[in-house]
Amino acid sequence: MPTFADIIIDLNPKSLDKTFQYLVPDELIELVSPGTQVMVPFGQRSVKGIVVSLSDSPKIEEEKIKSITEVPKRAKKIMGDLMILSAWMKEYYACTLNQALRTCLPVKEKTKRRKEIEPPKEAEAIEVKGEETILTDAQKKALDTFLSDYDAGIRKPFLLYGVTGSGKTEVYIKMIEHVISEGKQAIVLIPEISLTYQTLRRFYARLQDKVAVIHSKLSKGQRSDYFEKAEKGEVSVMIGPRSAVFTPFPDTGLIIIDEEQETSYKSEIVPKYHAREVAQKRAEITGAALVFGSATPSLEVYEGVRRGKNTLLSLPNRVNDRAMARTVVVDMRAELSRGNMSMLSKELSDALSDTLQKKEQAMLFLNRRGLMGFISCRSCGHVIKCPHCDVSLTLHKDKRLHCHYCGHSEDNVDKCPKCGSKYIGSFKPGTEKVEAFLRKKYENARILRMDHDTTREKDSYEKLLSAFAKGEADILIGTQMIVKGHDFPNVTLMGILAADLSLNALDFRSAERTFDLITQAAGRSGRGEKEGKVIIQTYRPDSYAVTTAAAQDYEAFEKEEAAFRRLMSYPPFAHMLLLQFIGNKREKLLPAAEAAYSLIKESDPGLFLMQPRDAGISKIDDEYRMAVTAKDGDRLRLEKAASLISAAILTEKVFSGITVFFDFDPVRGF
DNA sequence: GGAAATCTAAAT
DNA sequence: TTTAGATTTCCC
Repeated sequence: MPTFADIIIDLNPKSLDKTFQYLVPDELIELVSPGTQVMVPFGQRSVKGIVVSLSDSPKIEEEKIKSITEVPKRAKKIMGDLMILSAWMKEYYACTLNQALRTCLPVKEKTKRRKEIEPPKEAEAIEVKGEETILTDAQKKALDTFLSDYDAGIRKPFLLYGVTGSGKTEVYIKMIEHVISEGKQAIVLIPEISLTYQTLRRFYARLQDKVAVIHSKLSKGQRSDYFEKAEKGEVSVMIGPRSAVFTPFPDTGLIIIDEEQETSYKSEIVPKYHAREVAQKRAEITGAALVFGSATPSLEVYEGVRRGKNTLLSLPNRVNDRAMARTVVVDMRAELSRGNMSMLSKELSDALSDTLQKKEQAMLFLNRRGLMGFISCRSCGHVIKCPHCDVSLTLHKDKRLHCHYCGHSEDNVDKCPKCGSKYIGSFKPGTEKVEAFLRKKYENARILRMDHDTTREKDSYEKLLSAFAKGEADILIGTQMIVKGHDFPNVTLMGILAADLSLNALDFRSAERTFDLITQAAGRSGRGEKEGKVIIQTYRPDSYAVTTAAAQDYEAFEKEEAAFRRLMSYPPFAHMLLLQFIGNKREKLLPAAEAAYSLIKESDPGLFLMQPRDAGISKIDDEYRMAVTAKDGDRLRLEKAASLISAAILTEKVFSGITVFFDFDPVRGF
């Protein structure tokens, strides 16, 4: 009896989101099963495809069915649990099955070898090993809870919640050791590799050649080599960014997501998955344990704890009992009224002089994120906001202020509507300006600047950091890239120049991001023997993101933020679906967006749905962009809306020439 | 995604 | 009526 294979063609359009049937030739029958990558004739040419199922009867006229031409020599195969995961992703993120499968199966390509992070030399490893620590009581308790649940087969996700320096890594390693001692494997997701070199060394030292690390400097080919090693069982622990969640281990026993609140876990390309959600699903499929780690947990994970869906493991203190740095909040409005128009408050410039004199180091962090033309008053700190949403309005080319969430717009202002000051406008300071200012003011200080512009060159990132670590500079100025994870023992002063800038970003997560950034920045100061100081300059000293971060009080922040999210029905208290419409003909875009709006409205009249609006950036690369947003507590309802539109795209011709993207629970505006 | 088939309009 | 250009339809 002939064998037929249902195959997903490796091409992207939605119209190909269905299987095509091919005959499996006798000589390939041993090689072909669900998950196998094969070559098939399609139209005029030969394309890759993935077998999703086998059958013994033809579904169309048999004469039309062609044969699989070959199974490539080093063909990839998608393992069972990843096939299930792909099918889930297709529904959950409203992408095509091919897009989901591709995400699980990084393409092998021939590229030049790139830099690898070498495991430490033996001597170094031993030295690190001598670090081998006795667990603190808190660490022991966290580990014991994990182990007893794990051994009992309880598979509720854990949140390992601990301040920086509380020893999360040590707990991770013990968890991993336990899981791999049972012959299973572990995946550790980290936000970005360069941030955690010290942590990596500890993983290498303790787990040695069982570990493989994927990082941004690796080519896709190398990454795929590592995946191969994982599949063959040559390594048991994979450390890497969000894509490492798809590591094809034969028996995944543990998935850890470190710094789970990081937005880099959300993919910005289709399918726009969140590694946290994918990890959770994969753990569910494979029976693996799941651990989220954070010093400032996302509202999503913390709310999970509150609802009893996640188990809290707490590390409340630093391992060495070193105190957190002392924080000072400086009200920049008061500085202005005192006649200080510069970027540095008196407090900060005094502290800088003091630090320089003591031959200690300082870092200055300028938070530039979200600086997209919001309007704020330099006298009273007032920011022009949408009356219907808690987001700031943005100045558009039409000289009006617009809301990106509900479409509201109003006239621009030339004086502050609150205090009448004329010092109101869009606010765009830069690191370069700060650097020039400092060079003038502190002539003898050695200054390094680290931002997008100074790190473009290869290795410049590492060079700048190591120069600063070696004490070759007194002051390091930079954007968010300087605040995460680095450990410079001689830094005793951190100046946060404009703490609230990210509060004015275009989305509802801005307070969370601000709190996280201030907390992380504060954690850079006073990591050595000497006491650290943190100066937080702000125009909004009363905003809860600033006050709670200054007090280093996560719980207080979370309480306020959760109240706001609940009130506004934002995640985690509701889900959002952003429908993005992109096309090169402006006049075709609005009808498409309107058609989608009506279709959804018709099929689910009760769903909260916003009218079509221009995207925040309404044209990129000659493509016009519009958006429709839906919001609901029940994610399934949003998935249904998405699949309704997916189907309509194929049949309704208003959508021809228009690309539609789906983004669930977006992390940034569109 | 790309070739082939079909439709559309405006130039002869 | 022809024909280039634009759009839609297939592809197992």
